[in-house]
Amino acid sequence: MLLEIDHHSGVPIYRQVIEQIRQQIMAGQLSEGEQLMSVRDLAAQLQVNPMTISKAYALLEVEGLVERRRGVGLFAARLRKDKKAHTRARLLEEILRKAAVTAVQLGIPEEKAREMLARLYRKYDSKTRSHSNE
Amino acid sequence: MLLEIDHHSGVPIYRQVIEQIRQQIMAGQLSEGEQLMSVRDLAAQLQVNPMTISKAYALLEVEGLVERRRGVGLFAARLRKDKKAHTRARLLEEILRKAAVTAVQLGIPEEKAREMLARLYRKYDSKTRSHSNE
DNA sequence: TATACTGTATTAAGTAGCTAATACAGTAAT
DNA sequence: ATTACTGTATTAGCTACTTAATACAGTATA
Repeated sequence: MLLEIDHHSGVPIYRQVIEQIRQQIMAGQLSEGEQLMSVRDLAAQLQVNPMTISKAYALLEVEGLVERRRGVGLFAARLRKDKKAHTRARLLEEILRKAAVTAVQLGIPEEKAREMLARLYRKYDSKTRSHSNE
Repeated sequence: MLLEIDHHSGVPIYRQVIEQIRQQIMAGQLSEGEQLMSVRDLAAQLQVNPMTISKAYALLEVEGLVERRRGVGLFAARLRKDKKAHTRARLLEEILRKAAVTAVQLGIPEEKAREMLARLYRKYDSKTRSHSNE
């Protein structure tokens, strides 16, 4: 498990941890039931206080993505496939909702909004496939 | 000019002011060149410190939506129509970009993302037209 | 110049959120 | 029981942000 923290991004550390682990789970890079790094080990690797990691783990558990077992460790939750798809859809929907509200408020037609989304999607999709455009 | 502030939303007052005035300008409810309420009058109406309003006005000027003239007042900027369209598009694009990144990261296909956006757009569009669904 | 409006720079106080230090609590194996 | 790991509750400090108080500065008009 590899994580990178940008201390100058303004995004809180615990959120960066959450986002990266969430993505690794949703993308299948972390197998279900697999044990994650301990709070202290990850804290040491990231040069950060253990409580910061603990906080991230706690919120990931609320999301249903991991299970914490005190004294044992932290494990990627065993999600059924449909649950996984559902979670993915929910994450995307949160953001698309904001976009839809904005588009309607600004009077931008649906067709135009869809075209913009399509263009941006292809842009980032190709970046991802070519695999290292930080 | 009618503004409403929700003191319990967690959204800073000056941001609520910015968003509402921006929307009124973009939606054409404020004519170009029209004078807006003075810092002190609006502050009194909203029961808020004048500097809070001044801060909102200052940021709106940075966006190019208004012009401040010390000693005279604040005026809705005279935007060319294409500039207006451009500004609108930029506002929406900021949000759609985040959505596109998320969709790609989660492996959600473009077609599905577009459908979700379309569904949400129609939902809020109809709410807006029917006009009062808080 | 006097007045009565405009907006604003500076400063300080309050608040919320993030991070860290410490001490504590659960589990497993010896 | 001891050891060596797990995670965690509490507390406190720090920082960034928001808001406000005050005093100041520009403009128009009489």
